[in-house]
Amino acid sequence: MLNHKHDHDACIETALESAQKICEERETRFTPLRQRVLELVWSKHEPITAYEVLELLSKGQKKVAPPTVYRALDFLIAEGFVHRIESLNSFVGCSDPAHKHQGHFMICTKCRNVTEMNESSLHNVIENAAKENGYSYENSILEIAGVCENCRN
Amino acid sequence: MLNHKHDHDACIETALESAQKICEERETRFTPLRQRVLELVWSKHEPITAYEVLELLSKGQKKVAPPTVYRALDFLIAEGFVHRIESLNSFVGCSDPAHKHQGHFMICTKCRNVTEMNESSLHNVIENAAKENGYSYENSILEIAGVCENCRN
DNA sequence: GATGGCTTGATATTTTATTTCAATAAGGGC
DNA sequence: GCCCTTATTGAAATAAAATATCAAGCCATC
Ligand SMILES: [Zn+2]
Ligand SMILES: [Zn+2]
Ligand SMILES: [Zn+2]
Ligand SMILES: [Zn+2]
Repeated sequence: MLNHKHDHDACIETALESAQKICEERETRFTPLRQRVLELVWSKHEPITAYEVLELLSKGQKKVAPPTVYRALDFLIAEGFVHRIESLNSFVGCSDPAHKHQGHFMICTKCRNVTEMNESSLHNVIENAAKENGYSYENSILEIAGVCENCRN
Repeated sequence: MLNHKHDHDACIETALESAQKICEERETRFTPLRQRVLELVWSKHEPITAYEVLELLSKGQKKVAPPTVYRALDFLIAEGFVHRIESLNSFVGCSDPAHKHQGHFMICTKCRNVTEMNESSLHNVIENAAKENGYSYENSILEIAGVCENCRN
């Protein structure tokens, strides 16, 4: 469940439009398949698995095979429109695709809803921690499990 | 590759001994199978997959099936002797099994060696971040990718 | 309308993990 | 000791997640 009721169709549309725009700027190809997969990822507001996408994608139209979905997801992740949630083998739309970043998430263990954190603060802490341990920083995943405000009430 | 050359056999032995001791305190059963799996996890100083453990375990002695390995790993993780590295689908021995905690790791993208971070500092920051976002805190995974000191030289 | 690069289709396979039920081993009360 | 209960391991099958490989289609440019 979402923290706030909202017009999720509009939510999806916004995500598709900004992806469209970004691809034009970058001159990468936002093909119908990739659009459709992004739409399906956004269709649930919680993380979705590749095989769930596959099933939705195959509904009605011609069936597709796993590589089709994984390739589309690879593209969307590379462009920063989608993040992968490692601890759930699932995918989720990025709330801020204009700025490339790693996904830092909180995951509700009750409703499975995820919240992407604005990394501003944490990012520096994490990057410093890496350096203090002698590592150069490339990227990071942070997945915090807990119970969201909604589910605690 | 390890950051420091060290007597890794002693390293394994220490891990086994402290696991043994902790199990006695907790009155949990550190069976020969679980001992052997822990030993195998420690046998590489980098993360090892369940199926690599399976293969090593089956070497010489009678063959075992995947659930045997996964169940042993589940136990070792529950007791805090082993952590799972989500981004690698792999497992690694915990450097501080006496104190229960989530694994926070740096992973070298060159040599695959991992370093477990003492969470003291980061843990609080992460827990606070969760609370600021309205989540109660249960646990977290942090996996930082970068290049270790050794590999940069 | 041929060429070359990217994208998708199609098939098969690999890798990772779980379900289910049976057999065995350990611990507790008598 | 023996019976009973529970935890652990064995065994077979299957599920879930991801990738490898090669062929076909699309599209821009020459
Ligand atoms: Zn994002
Ligand atoms: Zn919730
Ligand atoms: Zn640890
Ligand atoms: Zn390294």
